[in-house]
Amino acid sequence: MLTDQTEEAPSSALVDENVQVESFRQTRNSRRNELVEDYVELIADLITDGGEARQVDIVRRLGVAQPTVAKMLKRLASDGYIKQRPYRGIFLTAQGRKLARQSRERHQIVESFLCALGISAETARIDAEGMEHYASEETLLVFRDYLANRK
Amino acid sequence: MLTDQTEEAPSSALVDENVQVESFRQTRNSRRNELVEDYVELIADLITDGGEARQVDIVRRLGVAQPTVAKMLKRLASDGYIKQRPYRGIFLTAQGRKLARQSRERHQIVESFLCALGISAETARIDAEGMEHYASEETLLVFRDYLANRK
DNA sequence: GTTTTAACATAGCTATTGCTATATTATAGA
DNA sequence: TCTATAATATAGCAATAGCTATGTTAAAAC
Ligand SMILES: [Mn+2]
Ligand SMILES: [Mn+2]
Ligand SMILES: [Mn+2]
Ligand SMILES: [Mn+2]
Repeated sequence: MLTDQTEEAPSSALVDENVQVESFRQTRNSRRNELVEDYVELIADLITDGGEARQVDIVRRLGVAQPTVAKMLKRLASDGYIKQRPYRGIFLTAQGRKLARQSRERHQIVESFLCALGISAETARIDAEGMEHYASEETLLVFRDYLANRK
Repeated sequence: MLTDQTEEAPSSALVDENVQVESFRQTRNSRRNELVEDYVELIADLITDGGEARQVDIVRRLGVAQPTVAKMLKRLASDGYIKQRPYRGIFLTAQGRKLARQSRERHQIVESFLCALGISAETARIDAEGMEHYASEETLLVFRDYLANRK
C-alpha cells in the first residue's frame, strides 16, 4: 500500500557500493573531457560561422585570459585535435572534427530537449553547457525520441 | 515558410557573444562546486544509513586513494562544512547539513526524472551523478512538475 | 617604409584533484 | 597488557586550469 517504487530512484538509502564507485568513476572521467569538448566545439562553430577561429576569438567567447587559451591550444595540438598557424587561425584535424561533431550534436540534443520541456532559452543554454558532458548515449536516445515524438 | 524556430535551440549559428561568455562562466562556477557537493551528500548519506561516516567509508564509496580523501576532508573542514574526529568519523556542521540537503534533493530530482523518462536505473544513476551539478532552479522546477504530473 | 597596434608567446604564480610511498596511532585481538 | 592491524596523517609528485606581467612579432595604419 505504501510501496510505490515503480521507475523511482531510491529516496535516501545508500546504493550498492560497487555501483556507486562506478558512477563516480565515470563521472570523473566525463569531467576530464569537458574542456576539450567545449574547445573543439567552439572552434568548429567559429569556423562554420566566420570561416576562421583565432585564439583571440576563443578568448572572447570563453571569457578567460589569453594565456589560459594559449596553453589549452598547445595541449589540444599535442593531443592531435588541432593545428595552429599563428595569426592564421586554428584548424581542426580529422580527430578534432570528429570530436567537434559529436560534441555539437550532444549539445544540440540536450539544449533542444530542455527547451522542449518549456525551460527558457537562456536557462537551457546555461544548463546544457554543463549537462551535455554527462549525458550517455542511452539518455541522448531518449531525449531524441522525446523531441521526435512530441506533436 | 521554412522558419520553424518555436522552442528550438539554434542548430549551428553562433549565439550572442555575451550570452555565451555568461554560460561558460556559470558552468565553470558550477564545476568548482561539484566535488564539495558530492562529498557532503555522501557524508550525509553514510550518516543516515550507518550512523557514521569515516574517512575509509568515503574512500570505498568514491573509489579514490585515501590521501585524496584526507586532503579533501581537510578542505571541507577549513571551509566549515564538517568537523573531523579521527577514528570517530566525520560530522556535518549546520552549513554542511544545509548543502547536503540541497545536493541530495537536486540529485534525487534529476535521477528520478531520468528514470521517469524511461532511462534505466543504472544509466540514470551515472548520468545524474554528473548532471545534477548543472541543473538550475528553473530546470529543477520543470523536472519536479514533470514527475508530479505524470499519471 | 616606418610605426603603431593587436595577436600571440612565455614565465611564473596559485588552487584543485588526483597519485604513491611511508609514517603514525587508535582500536581490536590474543 | 601487549601487539597486530586497520585507520589516519603527511610528504612529495604530476596534471589541469586558472591568473598577471611582460616579451615578441605579424599586420595595419600612416
Ligand atoms: Mn558545448
Ligand atoms: Mn559544455
Ligand atoms: Mn550526488
Ligand atoms: Mn555528483
